[in-house]
Amino acid sequence: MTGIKDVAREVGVSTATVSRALRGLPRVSPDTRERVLEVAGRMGYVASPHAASLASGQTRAIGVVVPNVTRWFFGSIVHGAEELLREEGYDLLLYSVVADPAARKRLFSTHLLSKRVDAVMVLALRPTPEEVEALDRTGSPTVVVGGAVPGWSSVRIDDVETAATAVRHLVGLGHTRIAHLGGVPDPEHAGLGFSAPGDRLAGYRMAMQEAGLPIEPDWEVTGDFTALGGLTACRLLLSASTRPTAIFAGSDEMAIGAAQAIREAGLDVPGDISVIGIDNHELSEYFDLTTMAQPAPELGRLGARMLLDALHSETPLRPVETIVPTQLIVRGTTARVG
Amino acid sequence: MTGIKDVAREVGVSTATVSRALRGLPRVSPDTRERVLEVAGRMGYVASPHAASLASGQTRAIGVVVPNVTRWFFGSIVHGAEELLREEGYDLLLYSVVADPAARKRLFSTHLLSKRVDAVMVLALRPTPEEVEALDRTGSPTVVVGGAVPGWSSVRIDDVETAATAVRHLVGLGHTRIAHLGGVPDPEHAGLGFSAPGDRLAGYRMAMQEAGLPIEPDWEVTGDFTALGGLTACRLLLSASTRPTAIFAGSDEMAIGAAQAIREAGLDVPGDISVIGIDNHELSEYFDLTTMAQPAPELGRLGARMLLDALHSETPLRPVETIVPTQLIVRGTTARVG
DNA sequence: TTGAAAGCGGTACCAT
DNA sequence: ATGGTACCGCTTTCAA
Repeated sequence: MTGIKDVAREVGVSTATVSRALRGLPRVSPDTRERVLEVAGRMGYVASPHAASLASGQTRAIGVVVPNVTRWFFGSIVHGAEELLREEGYDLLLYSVVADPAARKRLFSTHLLSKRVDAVMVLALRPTPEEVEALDRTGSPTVVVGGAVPGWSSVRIDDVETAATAVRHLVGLGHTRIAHLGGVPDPEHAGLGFSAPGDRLAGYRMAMQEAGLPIEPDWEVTGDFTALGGLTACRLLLSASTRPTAIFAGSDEMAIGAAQAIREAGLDVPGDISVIGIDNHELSEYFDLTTMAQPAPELGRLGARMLLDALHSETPLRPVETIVPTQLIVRGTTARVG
Repeated sequence: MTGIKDVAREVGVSTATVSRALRGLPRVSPDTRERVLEVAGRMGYVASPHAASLASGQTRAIGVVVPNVTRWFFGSIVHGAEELLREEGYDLLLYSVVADPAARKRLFSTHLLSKRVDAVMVLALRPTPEEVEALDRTGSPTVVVGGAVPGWSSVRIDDVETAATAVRHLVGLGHTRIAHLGGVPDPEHAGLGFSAPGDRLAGYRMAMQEAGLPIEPDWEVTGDFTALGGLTACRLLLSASTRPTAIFAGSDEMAIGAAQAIREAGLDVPGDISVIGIDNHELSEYFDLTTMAQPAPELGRLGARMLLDALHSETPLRPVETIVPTQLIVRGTTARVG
């Protein structure tokens, strides 16, 4: 494996000069730089990231803590973040966080994360106060994507407002009997601490109140963010004494499940019941689902950008809460109340 | 940040002893080891992975090269691999490979990967001969999951046989007019080099021939592995002069799209046309889709296990091709031909 | 503009 | 069983 010394010897300069030349630092004559670049290229030299990390104190790696990459939302964020980070020459280390408290503690509180990455991106879940403190102590920039932590930067949609907009769309179509199919994370992730489900419920209630509409306890059901969960929950909803004429689901996958339950009951979507979701999931266009679109890959890119900015800044940046706008996409599952 | 010297000083031993004690090496008295462990724990000491890498030559990190984490299959493999690697104390570095040849070359052929990770897991895509050679030269163990490369270890299903089994299921139900909805990767990944689509097509043809059934060129259409692609392709299929009575789709998402196209045309699934897919995608149960299940997370775990075994072995292991069995799951989208 | 040399924080060999 | 110490491969003063 060719090292910096080999290149230095070949060019006839010191390793210091090679290092400077390769990293584009000043104080290298154009002529020298060119020769170094040429030789390094020819020899296929790439600096050892570990040696560089040790010497410089920078790892050029970002840790991404994710509940589950197989979920569309998380996978998309990771994808967006990876794209940007790769461009900027940063590595992405993936950490799946599991419900097991011991493993979780090991991840956050020991230096598992801190000595290995320059900054940390946490997806959706809410770290406990101890975890926040542990990460803060390391001094690494942190950002939450798809959630919020007091004192940390975050990139997310306004869950309350987005939910309210969805409900207002239904209200605008004349609906008065509107149910909420909310999300409770699946058992594997219960207790991980997500904030979106609660916020979306709050937005639902806010918009209902705003419109002077009644909130029936029977009309607040929960799925587990999956189509199957939405299906099951919606069956329950349809067996209630008075049926809603519209359903606001906290995610597209649940909305897809809800639509299925409705059809299964011999009813029409949107003829008998309108359905709206949140996400603009890959499959939503295909299902002709009305939804509140959130740009997941963009959230990932923005989060990564904030971390890089923080890393390149001389002074520590103040936490910034970036709210990314969502967009109502009207498709075929919502209609004026019959 | 507390270092090994701090611990050594506190315990009153040398850094060498601390290092040995912490890593569970022999030649440390039980008493000393206990004291070291106690102090290290109390001080919250964790060795710097970079310093350790530099000194030991091992990074304790695995690079995973993935086309796109947002696809169910890839996300699931990554998830499975991450789980196992984390348990074993290995980090997972995620590399999205894009179609851009320059970026791809940088990834494989420069030492971008090799100096940073101990081993490499490539998902589904087929590296070019130059890329294979470049990785081989580094001496890092490599494994392909969901594909195969001559001379490399791999973990995958038998795509030919799995496709044939799916077709045989249809044949067993009395179908004779069977179409294939094959996969051509979406434009973003065209040219990345996947082998599954071709193998599944071959399996389809093999089983058809075996059953003495005709292969109509019109009945071999391609989607792009998405529901929308399957929908579009299937519409085409239905407009052909003679309609098939069954469709074998190369992925569940395409199968879901196909089913939709069929219903859209006023036909019944499986009454008029049966549909079978491959994957057992998260949504398949929900869609009551008959499918050939492949255990994606398990593939990831197996791949990771092979890499770890190779790393822990004294002598280089011979390449092993692990074929994971698939399973026919009969649900509601296939039926005896009317 | 360039070079010499002292680290960075561990690991591993060789003594003891 | 333990300690001393030369590295690992690069970055970063400081001097020239």
